[in-house]
Amino acid sequence: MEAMVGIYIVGMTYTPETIEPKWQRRWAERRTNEPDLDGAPKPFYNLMMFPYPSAEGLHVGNFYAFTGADVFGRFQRLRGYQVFEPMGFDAFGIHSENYALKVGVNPAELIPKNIKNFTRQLTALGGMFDWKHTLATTDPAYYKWTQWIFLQLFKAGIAYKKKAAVNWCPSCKTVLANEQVEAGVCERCKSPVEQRNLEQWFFRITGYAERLLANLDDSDKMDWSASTAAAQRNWIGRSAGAQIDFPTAAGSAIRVFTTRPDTIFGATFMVLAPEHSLVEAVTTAEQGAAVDRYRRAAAAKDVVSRRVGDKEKTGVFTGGYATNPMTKKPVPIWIADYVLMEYGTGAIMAVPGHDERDFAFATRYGLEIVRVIAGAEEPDSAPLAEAMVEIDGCRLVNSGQYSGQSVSDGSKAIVAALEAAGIGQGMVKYRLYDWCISRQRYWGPPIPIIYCDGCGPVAVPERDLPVELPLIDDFRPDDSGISPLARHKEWYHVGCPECGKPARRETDVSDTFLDSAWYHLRYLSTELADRPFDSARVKRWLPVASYIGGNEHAVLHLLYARFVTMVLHDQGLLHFDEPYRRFRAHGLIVKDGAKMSKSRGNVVIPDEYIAKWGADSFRLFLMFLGPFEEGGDFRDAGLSGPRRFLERLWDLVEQCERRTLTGEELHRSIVVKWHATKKKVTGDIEALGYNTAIAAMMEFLNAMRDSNCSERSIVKDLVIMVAPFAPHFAEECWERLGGQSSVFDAAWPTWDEALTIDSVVEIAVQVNGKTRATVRIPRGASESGALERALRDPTVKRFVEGKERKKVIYVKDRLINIVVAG
RNA sequence: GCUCGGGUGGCGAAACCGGUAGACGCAAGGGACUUAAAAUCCCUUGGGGGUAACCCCGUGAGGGUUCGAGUCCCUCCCCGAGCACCA
Repeated sequence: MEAMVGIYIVGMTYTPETIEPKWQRRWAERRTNEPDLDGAPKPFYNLMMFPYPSAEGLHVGNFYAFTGADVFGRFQRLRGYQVFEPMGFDAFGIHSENYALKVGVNPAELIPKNIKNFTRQLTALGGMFDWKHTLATTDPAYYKWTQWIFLQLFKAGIAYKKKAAVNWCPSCKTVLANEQVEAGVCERCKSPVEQRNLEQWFFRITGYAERLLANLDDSDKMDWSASTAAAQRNWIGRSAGAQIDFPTAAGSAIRVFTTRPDTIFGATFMVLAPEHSLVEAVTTAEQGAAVDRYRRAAAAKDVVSRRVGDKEKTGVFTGGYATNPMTKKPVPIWIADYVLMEYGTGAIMAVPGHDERDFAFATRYGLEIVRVIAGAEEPDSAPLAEAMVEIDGCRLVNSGQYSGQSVSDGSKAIVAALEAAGIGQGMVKYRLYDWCISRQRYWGPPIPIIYCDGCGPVAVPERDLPVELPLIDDFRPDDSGISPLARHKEWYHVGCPECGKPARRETDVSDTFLDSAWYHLRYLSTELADRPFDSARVKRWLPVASYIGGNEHAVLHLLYARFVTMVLHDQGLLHFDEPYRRFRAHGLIVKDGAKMSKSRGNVVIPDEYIAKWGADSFRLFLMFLGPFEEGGDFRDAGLSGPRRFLERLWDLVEQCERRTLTGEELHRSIVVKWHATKKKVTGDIEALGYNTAIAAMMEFLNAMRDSNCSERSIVKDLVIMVAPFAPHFAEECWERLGGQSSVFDAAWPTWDEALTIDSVVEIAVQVNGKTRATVRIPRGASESGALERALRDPTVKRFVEGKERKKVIYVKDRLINIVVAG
């Protein structure tokens, strides 16, 4: 018999380099991954964040995210769902444009090449993608409908135009995105960046703030990673307070927003944002020059450094005074750039005693600081060495009739008094800004608006969509400060759709986040040219059942997609108002503890790993690295483990193919372990606990080998369970085991709950809480039985003998703890 | 500063509701096979002590609750991510 061992059968080795292309070909030929969008009885929409097709190709971080999402999709498919798993390309935007500028080639020429390369990589990965329904946001057939969506918002009054500050590089003569500004200078030419006020298009997302917030708590609509939901709550930034008018000698009152109306008696001065419209009215002749100088300096700063929080506070006295409506005292009016025009009313009542920023400002300029809040044991006029911001257990002091009240009572009473006097009211404000969608750039969908001197801004009629982005040679921004599209005269000049007179096109293009705010709708209907999305398909497939993506998009993309969905819902176009039923944020793959980036030179390209180990081993390896929702450090050292696992499973398939096992005794231990493994793997995958699911399968495979078992039905089910992780491998094994169609048409294994637990358990025996031994007893044994068995153990005996037994704690099937004296 | 994660062997990590800490994998060491190596297979592997049976210590630090704490409570330190003058 010994001669049998070590026989090597030619052609039976696991060779991913031949198996993987074979199955990728078959999947395409058999249309394995193209569900019937119009008739699927159990549809499951499995979405992942589409990539921006860079020239470098996909890196390991992308592969990690896609694999994790794909595993879940394949799992759902095996559980009997028809899974729609589309993939597309987010190809517009500043990254493409900057790269194109650098190499001097129009992005329209570069993008198709990049997409081709991405498609090759994604195919090699073995994703369950429905390539029949792919899309690229740069395709006119796609952005036609992006423009259509803009028009829906325009018609609903949600899109509007206003002046807003942008970063302007005077040397490059172009608008910069915030991330292109580094420490106040242009990242390309290093010249100081300034602000410019341009007319831009906005979406009134602030009108949806309350709803965007409320839905986050509605578990019927949203089952999201807590971290993502928290980021959104943060970003929306609801704060409750009051709006209060402070009369001025100049006539018009200054309206402020505060979250602490209870501290109004401590408001000893006021601060306006430098851009505030009342600055001129309140400024006196003597202060005029200083105020002007300060306002000009503030305007010269770039948008980013204006907002940096830790810099020293500066400001200028306007010479004017307002009256504190509670103390009736005059309070000086200052301007300072720590007050932002964009938030609240652009003006504050400064309470230096109880606000850190106001305290710093007052200290620097010698302004009065009054205590109006004191702690329980604190005297009313204890000096303030710093701003005192505590609220709990504090009371109002030096606040007239309100002194002595708690912060919350005082707050309510003061707001009521202000409301009664008609000079204030309780109010809620949000940190959330309206979404600026204008980009003074080339590489984006043109905003479909035409300006007519007679009719004003007119929507491009739907029949004229798309407004195609012209292919122009010089897409470089120039001195004019407006989009390069304005130079393309035959495109720029157009007849007014309403009156026919000469008119001009909007030259701004829209933000890429608008492209990605609705792509999940388009995937379903990519072959339909006459509508953005087919409503019957929308009804069948949406909202998205599972969306997996990175938390770097926690606020922008995910919030904008929710907002656009709400608007379309309100227009009666969608039957739901939240697009993603379940969202899970995956972790980040880093390299040597740092984010992968080209500048660091630590980007890992997956192609070589797939070539060396095979996509299946690589997928398994990535998923085994650690918890999927936490990410991890990429280290290629561990790749051999998953590969070995596949080879051993391959051998097991091989064994049950060759041997006809009749009457092989299935040990009870294997049966129990098998049922427990099926249960664990199922539960773990459901919760995205991929690493532990894989560990459980490895452990079970080890058990099979140890007990020399290769029971065919078990091996078949094990192959099904590794299929989500190693799809090509599983297909090949399935075929060898006699499977006729795809392994993904098989059914996910089920288990017998009663067989997941053994009839004999090993319990810990503790003496005074320290484990001294373990004993095997029947499951569900009584305390007396367990104790009797435990006391027979020699080690336990030594620790309890001659001592008074005070107490016995028995946790059934777990442990028994004997507490003794001394 | 705020919010959310996290800190467990040489490394990646596991541990249900408070109940045998370190599953699974990597690396390392030893052995088998081989002329040899690779591959494969078997064994060992948290630290310390002991000839051994065994014993002590151990989950970032310090306290606490408990028969029992990686897990709960308090105080603090460190790392990562995001937001950041939001009135």
